[in-house]
Amino acid sequence: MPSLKTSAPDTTWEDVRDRMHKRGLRWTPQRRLLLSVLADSRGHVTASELLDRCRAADPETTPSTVYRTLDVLEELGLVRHAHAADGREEFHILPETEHGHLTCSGCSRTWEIDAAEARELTGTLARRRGFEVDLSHLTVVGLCAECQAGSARP
Amino acid sequence: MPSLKTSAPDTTWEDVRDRMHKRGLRWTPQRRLLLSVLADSRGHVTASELLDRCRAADPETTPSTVYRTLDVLEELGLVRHAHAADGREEFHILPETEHGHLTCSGCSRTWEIDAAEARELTGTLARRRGFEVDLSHLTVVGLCAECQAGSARP
DNA sequence: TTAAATGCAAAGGGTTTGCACCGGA
DNA sequence: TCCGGTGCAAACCCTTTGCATTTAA
Repeated sequence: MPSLKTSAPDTTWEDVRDRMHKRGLRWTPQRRLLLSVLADSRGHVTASELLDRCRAADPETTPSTVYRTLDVLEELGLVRHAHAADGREEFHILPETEHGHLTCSGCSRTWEIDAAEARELTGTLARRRGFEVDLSHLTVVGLCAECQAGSARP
Repeated sequence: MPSLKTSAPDTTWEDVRDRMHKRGLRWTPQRRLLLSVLADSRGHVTASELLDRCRAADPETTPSTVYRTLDVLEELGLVRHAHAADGREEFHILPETEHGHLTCSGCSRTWEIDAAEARELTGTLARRRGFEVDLSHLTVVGLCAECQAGSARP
């Protein structure tokens, strides 16, 4: 039986259902479907990708339900959103190690920036400005080593 | 007579017009208008803000012309775009010191990250990954010192 | 029973496109 | 003259909203 993530702060479907119940929210087939799609989506996905995947599983899926459910899940702290290099909304599935993204504007590949690496980046901002960076919302754009070398294009 | 920026790599309207001519592009009233709007817009503005400002000056202004002209100007290297914290396109007017942005998700205020400050951020990625960060495209989201202290809200 | 959630359909916003016409060079 | 640019209108994509209906609890 799938869990949102098998790691540490272990969150199963039942946990989610219970959390919802505690808040007076309801456990519906549509929400169960979205959750299972999320469980199969490691990393980050855009809202419309999630919509597509839900439709693949159940063609009856409607956009409003997906978007509204994503809002609910974000309030519950089960997902977080950021903005990809092209500005579109992108969801991170939690619990997941918080990380940022690196996107190459040449080849469009992306890499993750983990907390350790990010500390070096964001430490400055923390020290100098007392600014606490939301790593999971961070997308850094630029040119990767390969694209600098060759003259690769998208 | 306004210039795009009064500083070092001095770019005047005439320069722009000549650059366009050299590329077989044309100097039109609409382009002149957008350029003058840009000249009055220090820092960064979204495309639709620019459209609004053009309309304020000339109600006849059409979206397609503005968007197409922005593309042209970006190709010419006169503006660059990034994505703001909400994911919308945001243009930087050049020549301008390259900088990134810091946005507080609590109070929505923004600050600039200049090249010097950014060096510590981007140096790490350069050294470890050979990744060349596009600073002008960088938006960092998080909580400012004040919002961490109080519990300020948007 | 009853408030929450859904589905639909429509609106919304920002941006892009196709095409006939206009007008710089 | 001629090709680039414009304006218009419509299309687009993703997302949000209002409202009547369904449904989990």
